[in-house]
Amino acid sequence: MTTTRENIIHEADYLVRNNGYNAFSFKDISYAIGIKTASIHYHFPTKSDLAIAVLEEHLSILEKTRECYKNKTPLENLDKFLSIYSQIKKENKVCIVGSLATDLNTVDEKIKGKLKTFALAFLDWVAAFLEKGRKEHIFHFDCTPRIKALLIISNMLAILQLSRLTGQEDFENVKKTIKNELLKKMI
Amino acid sequence: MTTTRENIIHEADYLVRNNGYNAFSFKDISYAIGIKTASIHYHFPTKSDLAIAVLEEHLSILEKTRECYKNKTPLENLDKFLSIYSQIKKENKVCIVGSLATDLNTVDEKIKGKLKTFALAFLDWVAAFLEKGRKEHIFHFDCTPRIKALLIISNMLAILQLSRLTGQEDFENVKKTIKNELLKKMI
DNA sequence: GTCTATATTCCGATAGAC
DNA sequence: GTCTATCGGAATATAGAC
Repeated sequence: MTTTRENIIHEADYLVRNNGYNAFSFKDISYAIGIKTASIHYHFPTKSDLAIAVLEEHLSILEKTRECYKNKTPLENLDKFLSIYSQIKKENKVCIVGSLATDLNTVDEKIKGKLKTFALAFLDWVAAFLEKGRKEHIFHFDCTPRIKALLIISNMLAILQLSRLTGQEDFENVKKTIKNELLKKMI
Repeated sequence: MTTTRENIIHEADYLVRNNGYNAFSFKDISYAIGIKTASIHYHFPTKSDLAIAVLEEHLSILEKTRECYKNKTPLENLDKFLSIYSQIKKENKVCIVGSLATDLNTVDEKIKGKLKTFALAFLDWVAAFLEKGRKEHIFHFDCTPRIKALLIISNMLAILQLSRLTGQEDFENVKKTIKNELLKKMI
């Protein structure tokens, strides 16, 4: 069973990542789930409150993923990481960080703070499995795990957006290349 | 001498890359350059017309850069490429592609087309000097020039956004790592 | 919890004077 | 080319009935 509150959050997440924070309205949600805009305000007094709930949902899913994958191999973690973006691509959306980061100067400080928390938690996860993978001689890279994590996160975040302009097949090619480079031994 | 038309385009570009397309208004421009909103409509009948003028300005600058750098070395081209993002970072903005790509589903087809034209022209430039650099044994990479170009463009595009959340110093570190990896011989 | 009704503000755009 | 004045619409948000 999904509650009205959960439906609103789910629809808001869809709209933020499809249209952007400043382009979606309470009316859009109203149409989508069959509820009046005044009723949305009962659950979320302001639009900022709704955005924060969306970000907390993303944080919750991330923490579940980290917990679920903490005893799995670095390669399984990498495949999970890449599959997250494949799923977003399949739905023709962009990721929550990419969507909100471009609107950063127009949102209130609480949203900014939550987004920062999410971005850092995500970065921690990726940096951690990259480091573990290198220690086990599965992954190979020459910089710090943090920088390597930033490099592959920025690749995936941006190719979601770029491949809508340059060609859809670029997404798959970039994804494959990232994995190959990470696994490639440099003699 | 700068005309009113040029002032409007310049301010619109600033606002799009600072606040996003759907967050900026004719009133913002009005305040900034001291002209009434009705006068802006004289130069640009609709908001879409203004966005297209902004994109054509970016295209014009790109073509001038390509022309100016076509006889320079691949390394000089790479440094120019990286310096473009450093300048954007210095001004705490994001690039035009990153800004408009997240709003892509909310803008009209003409804007979409112009943005696609710009993204492909930019990609061509980067892929071309990467390929030339590899032929001259200055750059080293294992994929096609197009994919390598997409990889480093997506790195720079996204680190502009990400480093506002994860830490400003991440921008410089990522930039250095990209250059190092490109110049690094793999024996 | 959800509704109707409304307040308030802001937006893009146009008409017409100067 | 720039102005004043204004239109029509849409946005977030609130009050109060049910």
